[in-house]
Parts: sequence; C-alpha cells; structure tokens
Amino acid sequence: MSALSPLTPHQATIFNLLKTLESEVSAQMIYAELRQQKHRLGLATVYRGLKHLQLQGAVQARLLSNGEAVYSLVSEEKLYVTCVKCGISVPLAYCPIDEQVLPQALSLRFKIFYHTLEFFGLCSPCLEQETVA
Amino acid sequence: MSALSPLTPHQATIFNLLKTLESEVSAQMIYAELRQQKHRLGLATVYRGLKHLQLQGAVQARLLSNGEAVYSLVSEEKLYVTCVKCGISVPLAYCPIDEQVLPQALSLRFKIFYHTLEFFGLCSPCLEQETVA
DNA sequence: CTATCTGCAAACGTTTTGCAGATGT
DNA sequence: ACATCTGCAAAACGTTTGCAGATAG
Repeated sequence: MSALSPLTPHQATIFNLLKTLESEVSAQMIYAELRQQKHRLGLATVYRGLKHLQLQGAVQARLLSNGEAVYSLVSEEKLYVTCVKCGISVPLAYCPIDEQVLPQALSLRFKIFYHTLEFFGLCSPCLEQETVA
Repeated sequence: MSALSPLTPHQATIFNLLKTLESEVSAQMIYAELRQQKHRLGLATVYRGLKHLQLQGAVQARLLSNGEAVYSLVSEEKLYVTCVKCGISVPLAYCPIDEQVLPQALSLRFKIFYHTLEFFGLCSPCLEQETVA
C-alpha cells in the first residue's frame, strides 16, 4: 500500500490495534477492546474508521458465513478453509498464487489491494454428523 | 460432488433453477423468480433448500460485501474481483490454482467442495473518486 | 402415527445512517 | 466560519428461527 492519507486519532488507534493483533478481528471486538482500554469511541466510528483504512489499502476485510466481517492488516495470511456447515474458518499459511493471476485482474482496471483464497467444505466433526444423519 | 441425497420437490426446483442460470443469484432472487413461476413456497424454504444443497457439495455460496449471499452450482467460475468501495464484484474465468493448494487444505481433514479466489481493490470509477477526494 | 417439510411472521445480529454536537483549520 | 469527525440511538438489511399445519412413509 502507498502512504496513508491523514488518519484521525481514532483511526490511528484502530490501525495500531490491528498491528498488534496476529489474527482477524471483528469490528465489535475492536470496539470492545478499545472501550476496555479507556478509549471513548462509538461503534459507528470503528466501522467508519475500518472502511477508511480499507479504502487506503491498509486493511483487509473478510466476511464470515455468519455475516460478520473480520479485519486484519493487508499482508496477513490469505488462504482460508471454511466449513459450510458450522462456519468454522481457519487461516492457513499463504500460498504464492497471486503473481500469476494479478495481471489478469489488472486488465480490468482495478487497483488491487489484496486477495483471498478460500476453500469451502466440511470440517471433520461436521462431516461425521452428515454421514450419520 | 457425489450423488445427491433425496431432494424434496422444492429443493429440486431450486437446484434446477440454478442449473439454468449462468450467474450467481441471491436467495431473494430465487424466491422472487420461483414465485413468479407460480411456485408456492416461502423464503425460508429457499434458504433451507440452499443450505441443504450446499451441504451436499452441489451448490456454492459467496458473500458479497453488502452481506448478501449469492449462490451458484459448484464448478462455475471461481475467480472474482471486488471493489472495496462500491462493492461491485465481477467473476472472471477460472484460473487453475487449486490442484497446487488442495493437498495442503486436505491435510486439515476437511472435505473440500469448492473454493474461491477473490481480489479486492478499487474499480476504475471508485479509484477516480478517491484520488479526487 | 411418526418424522420431515413447509409457510408465515417474528426475531436476530451486524452494519449503516441521521443528526446534533464537538473538533480543528 | 466551515468542513470534518464523532457518539448515540434508531433504522435497515439479509438471514434464521419458532411454531403450527401439511405432507409423506
């Protein structure tokens, strides 16, 4: 990502929090965490700040199957496996595939910030339940 | 996918509709379309039917950034480009990358049904707006 | 007769929006 | 002054769930 346009204090706080986290977090989690750290901010500000950071290409979002969005710095893992039944979603180490595909995407005049590769299927416990039922 | 477990009439109707479509559709669209075709069914039945088909590995779901899920038969395109600002999401031709990564995913004991590779960034119009603003 | 499936409407949870007040240039 | 940012609460949205009735084996 290029240099960030000026961040408000709250936006910087959110950004810094994300830097310290190793895994994806939801807006609600960020909100709860920052409130616990004596910050006085509203949930809407978290959402607006995350959107702003996302437009800068600094933060990536991923939608979980429960409809919740989780956020992390761009450059974290980009490969996930998700169970279509229980919704569990685990990030894996990143596998180098973007360099091959980016040019094709770029031909659409998109400015690409990040990508995600996600596998969907049944996790072990859910698979057992299915075969039994 | 393996053989489908018995489908109810409504589930078969939904499945057949998906077969005739070339692009992803939301549950609400399926509902509207089937109602227009004189079918008497509820929206909940559409959701339940889609879930059932998804558990069979017959149908794939993808969450759009507006929180809406779109469904299609497994085996359609699996490569998408999405704008983080306006949310427009365009499917591209499929790029062969799964064979390389599937083994890694399988080591997690997941039964994989399908995958999606999605690039996120700014589309042309949104990029202009950003640079102006 | 029992288990499954269905429609409807209410409930749910996350995210977005309206608005008035605060902030900063 | 003026544009932006903020908190709060209300609204919005797609989706899920409860339940009684219908259906099937």
